[in-house]
Amino acid sequence: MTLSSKAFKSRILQEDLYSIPIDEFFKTAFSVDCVIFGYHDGEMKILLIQRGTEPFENFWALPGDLVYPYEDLDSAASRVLKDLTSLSEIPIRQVHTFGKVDRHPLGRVITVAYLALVETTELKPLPSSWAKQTKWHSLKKIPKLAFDHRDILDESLEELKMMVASEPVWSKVLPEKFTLSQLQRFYETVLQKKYDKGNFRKKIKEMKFLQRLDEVQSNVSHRPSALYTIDMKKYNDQKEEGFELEF
Amino acid sequence: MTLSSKAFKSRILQEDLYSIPIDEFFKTAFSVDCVIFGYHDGEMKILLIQRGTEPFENFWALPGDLVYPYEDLDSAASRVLKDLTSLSEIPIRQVHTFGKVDRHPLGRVITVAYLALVETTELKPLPSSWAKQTKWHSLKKIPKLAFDHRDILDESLEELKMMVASEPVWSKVLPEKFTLSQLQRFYETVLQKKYDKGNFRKKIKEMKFLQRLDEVQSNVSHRPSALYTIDMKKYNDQKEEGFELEF
DNA sequence: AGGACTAATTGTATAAAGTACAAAAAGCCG
DNA sequence: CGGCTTTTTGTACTTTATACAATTAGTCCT
Repeated sequence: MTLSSKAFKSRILQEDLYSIPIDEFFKTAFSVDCVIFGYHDGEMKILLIQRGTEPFENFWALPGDLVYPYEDLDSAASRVLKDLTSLSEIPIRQVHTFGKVDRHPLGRVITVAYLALVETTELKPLPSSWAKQTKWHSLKKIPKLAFDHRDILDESLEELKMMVASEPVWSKVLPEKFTLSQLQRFYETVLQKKYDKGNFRKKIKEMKFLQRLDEVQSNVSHRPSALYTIDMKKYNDQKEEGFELEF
Repeated sequence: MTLSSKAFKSRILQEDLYSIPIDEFFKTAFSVDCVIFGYHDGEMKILLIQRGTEPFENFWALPGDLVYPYEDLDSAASRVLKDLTSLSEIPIRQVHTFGKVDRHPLGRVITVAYLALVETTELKPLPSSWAKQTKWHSLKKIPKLAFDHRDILDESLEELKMMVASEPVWSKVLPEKFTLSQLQRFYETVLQKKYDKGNFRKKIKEMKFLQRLDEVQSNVSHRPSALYTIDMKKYNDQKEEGFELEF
């Protein structure tokens, strides 16, 4: 920011047609909330924190934080994710911004929701005064959440369902080399739907970037499955032209 | 807001793990920007204002404004739309929030983009010091825009294309009673694609809420077309179960 | 009134995609 | 080696999509 706060305010606010005291505009706080989905072995979970302070003390809530003055929105979301899971390099996706005047009982807080999908990992204890604990919760049994976080969660889940049709979001939660059955299990978990094995394979063949390896599984007591990876070059090609499967 | 500004800040900011001066958090300004698409007769336009002040003086830009302290985000967007077009009761849709630190040269301004589709109407002169004029611009010839407004426009257009697959967004831009050819023209305009007449009809039959009337066009020098409307009851039914056509 | 003209509407034949289901293949295990 | 299990391929059938042609129903013109 190159101007003083005062100068900045007066420039920004010249657009104000009404006569609200200038300082009123700067009582709004700005946060990000992260919907962190954790996948492992056909189980979808979500990372929640238990609040240690009012309002909503002891309620479970989505992890989030204020956005720092010199921090991009996306960076803020990445930071929250990393603080909790120690994971970086995870793609995050903006979902929606929630800005109802009364969504926070103590004042005006506008929050931008982000979504990430990671492997359900061990969590390191959270060194924080404002959260008593963090925990993975099964998507099927979500407790009552603080604020409007339930709405945020629901909308994020819808977004995730849409994303799997056009992006290999599973690349971070499946092993580097995976089988098509693992992939199918992932889709069945996210979309809550069963698929025919043969037909599922036909469909995903449209993802040209699925690279079949010469390797197969070992130490399984049945016919071993071929292993696949993502061919990044082919993926980028196909992303350019845009693709979208129907599930 | 029930607490004083000072108390509010101290409560909100107890979540701050770092030690940034509290006031820094309240130098962020908050705006909405509206991408107002105007449709008429196979022509898609967009409403732009010409800025009358620095920064980007004389540049064309999306209409927008700061969000008032006691105003919901959605309401702010509706207000901007109404001030410019005198139209209310128009559905608006949040698209994305743009929050890069440097997107505004004078300071930190986070903006939430909204999209609306209206009939290209007469505009009343804009009584404002900060905008020299407002004008409909053809989508095919967009001037250089201020800030990151070009990105906002592009993303909104993508969103509009997705929306027409699952919502009768055209209900506000076609006459109350419309022909299927008018409807087809709308889709061809938005999606920039030609469709076969017969096949288009088969496809949109999946929208069960398209109600054929007994009326037909008159005063056309060819076979008159049947007129259709939206059966709101059937629409609500179908919306519940969710539907999505492929175009 | 009758034919020309135009776009609406319906239909049909073909190709492509989706679905259900079954047979064959390939490892491990006893 | 035969039994077990899951992978993998294939096939017959149904549904949907596409291209294109035939028919219909108004106005306009002579």
